[in-house]
Amino acid sequence: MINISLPDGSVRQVAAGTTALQVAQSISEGLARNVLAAKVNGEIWDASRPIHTDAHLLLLTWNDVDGKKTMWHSSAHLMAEALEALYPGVKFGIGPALDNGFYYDVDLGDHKLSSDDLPKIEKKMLELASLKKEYVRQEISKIEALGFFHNKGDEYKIDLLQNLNDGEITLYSQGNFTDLCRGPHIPNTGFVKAVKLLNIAGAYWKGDEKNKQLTRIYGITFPKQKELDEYLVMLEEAKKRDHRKLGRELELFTFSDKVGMGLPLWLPAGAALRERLQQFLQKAQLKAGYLPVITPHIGNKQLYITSGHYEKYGKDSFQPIRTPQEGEEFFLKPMNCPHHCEIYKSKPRSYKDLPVRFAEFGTVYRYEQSGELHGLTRVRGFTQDDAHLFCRPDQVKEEFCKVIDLVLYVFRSLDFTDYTAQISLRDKEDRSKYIGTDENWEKAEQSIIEAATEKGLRTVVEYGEAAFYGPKLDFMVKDAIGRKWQLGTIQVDYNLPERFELEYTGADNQKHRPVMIHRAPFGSMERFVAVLIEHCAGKFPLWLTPQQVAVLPISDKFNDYAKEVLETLQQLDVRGFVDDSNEKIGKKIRDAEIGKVPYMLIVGEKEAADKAVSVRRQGDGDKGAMPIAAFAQMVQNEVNEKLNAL
RNA sequence: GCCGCUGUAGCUCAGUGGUAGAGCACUUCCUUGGUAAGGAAGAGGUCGGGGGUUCAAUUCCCCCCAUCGGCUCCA
Repeated sequence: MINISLPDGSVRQVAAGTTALQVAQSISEGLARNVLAAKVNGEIWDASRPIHTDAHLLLLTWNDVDGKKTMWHSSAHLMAEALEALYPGVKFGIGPALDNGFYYDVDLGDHKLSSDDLPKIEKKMLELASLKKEYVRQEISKIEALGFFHNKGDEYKIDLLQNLNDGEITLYSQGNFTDLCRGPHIPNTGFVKAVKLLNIAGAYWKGDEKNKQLTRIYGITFPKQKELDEYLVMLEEAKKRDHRKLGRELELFTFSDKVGMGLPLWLPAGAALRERLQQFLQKAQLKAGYLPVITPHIGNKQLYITSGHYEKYGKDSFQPIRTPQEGEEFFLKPMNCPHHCEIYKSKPRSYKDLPVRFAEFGTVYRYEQSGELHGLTRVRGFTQDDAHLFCRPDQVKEEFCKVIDLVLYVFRSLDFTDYTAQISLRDKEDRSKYIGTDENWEKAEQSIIEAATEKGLRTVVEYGEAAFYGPKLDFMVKDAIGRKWQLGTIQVDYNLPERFELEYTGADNQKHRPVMIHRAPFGSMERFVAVLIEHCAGKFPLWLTPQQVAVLPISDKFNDYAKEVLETLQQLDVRGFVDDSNEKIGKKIRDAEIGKVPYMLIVGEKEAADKAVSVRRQGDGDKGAMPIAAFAQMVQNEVNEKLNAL
């Protein structure tokens, strides 16, 4: 007999060799029907794999991330089976699960797959799924495995086998399809009730462009058709929210081939929005003791040799510009930190001065490969809401806490309510790739963990994800339709203080090295605005939106009154415009609705007589008439409610 | 940078081996209208760029450029 501990703390005694599925059955038949896989002592297993030792058991269903991933991995096998049925001789690369679905890299020989072929494959997958074939695990020797795939003519699997050791090789089969696979898999194909193959792309074997390019097919599956339908609706919604589309429609930004790819041009409305975001953060930073600094757009090559960035990124940067007479080399600045280090060094520092916090909305330029550019999220020139905090080692935790406060204030003000913090620490095994003393690292890592805990953050710890110069904490937010984005980042850095020989005089009258914290709540203005656009679907919070109010006269007889209304509002810090176009009120309303202006003020004979406005809320319709001042007060209240939450 | 898709008016898109069309937007005029599109007229395109085939290319072929979807990379 073995002991199986369940998450609720209970322990069940079962015969050795009992499977997770059998345990589930002993709990309830309904649960057993929904079990996709199991976590056995923290490792994900097939639900049908016998357990021979005492174990902690967690049953995984569709509600668990790992359950979903197991299903999607199995779906990749299902797709492979369908492909093999439709295109005999097809060879397979790898077919993993993703956060949202799965893909399989395949070599179809001469056959060129197009998106028109996908429905056919989907149909075949559903047909095979309905057979409810079991996924069968089989341990096999390396020799046998090599023989099997040699027979099949699948050179990619043979390539994969080269790096595997005897004793760790398993095959999984379902129906007529057998694949080299570590597993685990769902019990049978019958769980797959809905399939959507999303797109096709080229991908090199093992991601190396020297290798042959395979066809990558992306797909997603669900246990219910309804969930697939919802997912497709979400994809449609995502398309509607695409910041590139909304950016054009709302006239926020544009690109020009003449200016250069990846170099955004901010239009007046977008610039107003961005300025307002900057002012908002600037104000919060001043309150938090930051000192604004300004540095130039270029820096001498020597600066980056000192910082170490030249060695690491020099070849991949925009190439240096030279002074015509002396031939001195300058780089477009790819980050602000080296400049800020030199500001720190501009005078001797005492331990009493620390921390000092230099903040700058600094525009930086980085060479990004042409294929990687994407709207505002991936550009070649962007502005970081950058700041560098220079502090004593004993201040790291407190500074971290303060930065976390600031980041959360930003999130709250912009309605990002769903976020997690990823704590990136050193690789547990290999510490050689990091610089800085063990002692300092230990301290910094502890500081971050304690700060995050103190602030009650929902955290994920990732080992080996730290930068070579220090641990960091990144904020991942979920937007309104459930997509994850990495926004703010806080990083501890031991490298630059070392390289720039930064010092302060301690209470002991000795020289000490400060610790540097890089932080950017937005990350970059460009990327943040892009995420914000998609998060709120272009309907920005009232305090931020470029135009808060559209004043719409019923006819041109009331244009003067409309202008009077606007002037009154502007004096009360409400911003807007008058639509005095020669159109009927219905058209003006429609234009303002499409332009996502939060408030429309309809003014005609009645309003002019009463010195009032008829209020209409975007997306919500008529709110009735009120005096101008009352409306302005309402707007101010709505704005303050959001911004004074700190 | 690599692979694939696409490129026609400001935007969304039709179309053709004989040098182009719609809707919206824009301009002018009529209309003065009460909560999501009033009417009429007009202007607007070297059909991404270059080369080739052809009597003739926006259309067929080649090369570039850019977009999009991926790959690789990301201080």
